[in-house]
Amino acid sequence: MAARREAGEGEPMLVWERPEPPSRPAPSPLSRDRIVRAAIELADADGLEAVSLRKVAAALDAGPMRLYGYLSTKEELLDLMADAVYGEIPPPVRAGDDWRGALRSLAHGVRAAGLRHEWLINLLSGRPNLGPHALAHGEASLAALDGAPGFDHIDTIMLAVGTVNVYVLGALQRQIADLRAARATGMDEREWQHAAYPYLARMLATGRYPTLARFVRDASHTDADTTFETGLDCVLDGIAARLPRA
Amino acid sequence: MAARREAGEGEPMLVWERPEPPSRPAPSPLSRDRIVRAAIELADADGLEAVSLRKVAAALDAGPMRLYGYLSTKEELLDLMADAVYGEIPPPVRAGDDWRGALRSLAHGVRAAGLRHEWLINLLSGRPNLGPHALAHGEASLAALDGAPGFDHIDTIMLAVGTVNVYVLGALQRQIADLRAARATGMDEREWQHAAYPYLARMLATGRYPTLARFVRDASHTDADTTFETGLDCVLDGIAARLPRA
DNA sequence: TATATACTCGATACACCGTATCGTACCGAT
DNA sequence: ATCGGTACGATACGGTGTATCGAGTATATA
Repeated sequence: MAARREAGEGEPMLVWERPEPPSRPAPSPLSRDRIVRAAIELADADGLEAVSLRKVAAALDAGPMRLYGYLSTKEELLDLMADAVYGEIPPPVRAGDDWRGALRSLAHGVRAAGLRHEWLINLLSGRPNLGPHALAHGEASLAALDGAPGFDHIDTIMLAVGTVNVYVLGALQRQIADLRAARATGMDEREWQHAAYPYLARMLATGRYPTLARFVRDASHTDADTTFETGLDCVLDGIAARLPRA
Repeated sequence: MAARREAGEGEPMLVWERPEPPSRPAPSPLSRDRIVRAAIELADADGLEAVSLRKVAAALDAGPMRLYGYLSTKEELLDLMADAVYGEIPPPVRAGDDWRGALRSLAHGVRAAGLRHEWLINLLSGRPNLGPHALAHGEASLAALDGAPGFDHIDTIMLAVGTVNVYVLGALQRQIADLRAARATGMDEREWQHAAYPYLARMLATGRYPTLARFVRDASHTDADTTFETGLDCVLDGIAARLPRA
């Protein structure tokens, strides 16, 4: 937009016709927060692969290298994005003796965040996140179970929280994979309906996967939410079975 | 290696001193399998981000564009890599009435493959894999539980297999994240020991995470294998609780 | 006030990526 | 022997993350 003259072209640009007093064209505070927010907006809109330092910088009216004053690497930006999402998750709490409710709220909080920002699951496959918000979430998770009836030993709490977290992570991964496939259906119907579905039908029709074919035909395809809930109940039941007799 | 003359430099290369009769310097069969194997070797050695079409092609003594005769896109290569790993997993089987054993073998098979090829978990976050080997594995998984005592309804089997799979996926994701962090410790001690550990200690010392600090201090840090096993038992117990009275 | 110095910033550049394009060199048919 | 089709791969393009370093500002000194 700024009709900036290309440098090094034609006559040597005279000093007083500089396009802008470049002293500080727009102070443009810029901060890690603003950068991370811009990156998250980009990722939410166009996926994680659309997050490039150049695009983020452009969204903030800055040059790419400007960001390196606030970040040392792109990985750091990704870590900050993940931690920012952890900051969105309401801390799980326990009401009275309801440890199941506590673990449920933990699970639902993480799941909701993961569905709100589908790229999160891809970031969690990297190194573990130890940002302040992630730590705070971990703190709240443990605290919510601390002292609950039956959870006398620390290891019991670790097992419960760990297993639920692991289940949520896996469920997110699976649902989002399916979701992306379904999205491809909706937006690019040709690709899925003309490629994947007939492909699957053809594969199943070969007779090499008889059990699979029967299951695809006969299973009651419940929606993702209740599938998640049922699996979560499974895990909670398993945890309950490990508790000392109530 | 072929001391090929740079073209367009110096005198015009005379026709009869062409470096090679380029009719077919080395027939170099090349096949999807060979390409996928090379890519997997690269990924195993240097991580998924080291897999570029250029490097894979170079490993096969070919130019980058050569691969496009066998692949339509890099994503396709990644899909093939994932499916190849599924092909390594021994199909889960059931001995007699031991449905727990069947689910255990399913879990261990997937986990072993995921640990053998740490990049696999990053690929599974994408769209669902429907390659022939993946389908065969799904077939075997369902068949292993089909007709087991208590698993009368198809939905019960789906729940069991689905939940176990989801648990394994999540556990893999977590363990590999930790593993990568630990690896950074070993190979690049400076980075972890001088950065992450003091960082964590500092964070815990702030007093903002009292429960977390206590747990980190007091918990018995069991190794990854038994942690996995314990969580898996949890899940299996939960499944058992959903079965009709034996 | 004039000048020297430190420092910050961002334009430029580099190596690498995935892949579209298309001249060319081959093969088979006429 | 000539021609037509085909397939290959060198070249090129637009993108990426980030190292480098010259220019321009602000500060300290004479």
